Amino acid sequence: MKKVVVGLSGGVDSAVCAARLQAQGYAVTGLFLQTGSQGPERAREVSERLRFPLLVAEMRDQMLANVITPFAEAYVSGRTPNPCVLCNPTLKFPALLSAAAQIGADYIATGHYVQTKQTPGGTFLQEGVAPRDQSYMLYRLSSDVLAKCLFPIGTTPKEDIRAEARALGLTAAETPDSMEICFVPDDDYATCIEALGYTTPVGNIVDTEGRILGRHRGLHHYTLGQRRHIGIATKGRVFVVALDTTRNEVVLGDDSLLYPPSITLADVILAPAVTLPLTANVRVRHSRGYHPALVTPMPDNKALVTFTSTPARAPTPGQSCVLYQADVVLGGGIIT
RNA sequence: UGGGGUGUAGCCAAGUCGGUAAGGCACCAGACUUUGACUCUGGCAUUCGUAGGUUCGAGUCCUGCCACCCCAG
Repeated sequence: MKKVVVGLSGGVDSAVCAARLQAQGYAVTGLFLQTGSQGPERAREVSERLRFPLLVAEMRDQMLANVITPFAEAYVSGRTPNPCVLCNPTLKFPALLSAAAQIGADYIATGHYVQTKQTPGGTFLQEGVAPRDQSYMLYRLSSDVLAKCLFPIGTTPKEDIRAEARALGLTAAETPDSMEICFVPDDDYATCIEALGYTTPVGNIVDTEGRILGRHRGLHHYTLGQRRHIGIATKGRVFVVALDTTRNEVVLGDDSLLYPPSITLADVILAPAVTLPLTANVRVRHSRGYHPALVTPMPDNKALVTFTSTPARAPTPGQSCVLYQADVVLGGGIIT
């Protein structure tokens, strides 16, 4: 019997993921990662209901070091980080793999909405069912890791997953979708950052001509493309078009200023046998569309992404740019 | 203290020959969401500097006052 370690959050997706694997004949062991204040109670309910063992891994220190601190540091240096992209390859999946190694399991699994595609050259990440596809969050997983991953719910619509959970009598069936960053309470990331001792000084809000329009509360409160909660009344709609870290200014301007013809990526990773240059559809935000682009290599593991038709709106330093051909992930990098 | 102009919600600003307060921004709530991102939906002046007058009815007409702005050899 094949063994699998399932990342169990206590929510619907991971619960159904475990149930499906059991039904397929796998010997399931659950692993709850204690990354924040949320305890393993819900995960335990699931494991007891489905009758498989549950391991609990204390991850709070690692979470702080690998995810939360970089998150805060990115914000105070004027970038807009994407913690999930970082958490998956540096914390969550390694933890699953080490648990698997410990108990001699061949596979790990999570309730992400993605798929993998085996090829002679290696394992590729593939999109899950729209609109919940989470491949944007997992693009930094290596082929070696993906080769051990099972994503049993990746192609099933969310409604079906919920229905299945109900049929199994799982209380997790009604768990609301997680929509916020897991370690940020009350959806208030700025306060969270400040609670960690990070902050940025107040400064001027200016227009593109440098005219002072008002004061900002610290650069970490703003992101590119933002319109609301700026507190400046103007003739028409204006957006944050730049965060000037050297002058400590938030620059406001027209939406048309948010579409650069090309962007630079750092820390580029590529799927097996993929080489630059290449053409791809790129995503610069989780819930946005695809933009055709030419991706060319640059020194120091960087790449230049040149949009070939409609440029993406507000590609933001710190966010990821993920490269797709059809529904297969070819790689990606961090926007600089 | 001479002449001219302006005064409508936090900001900008429509308001025709008087007929019973557009719109935009900001803000708030909700949907959506990795993001206090974008987007979308809804809310937001019984009241028009102020005191009177004319009128069935005034932000719109008349008068006084107040405030601010501009030009004043």
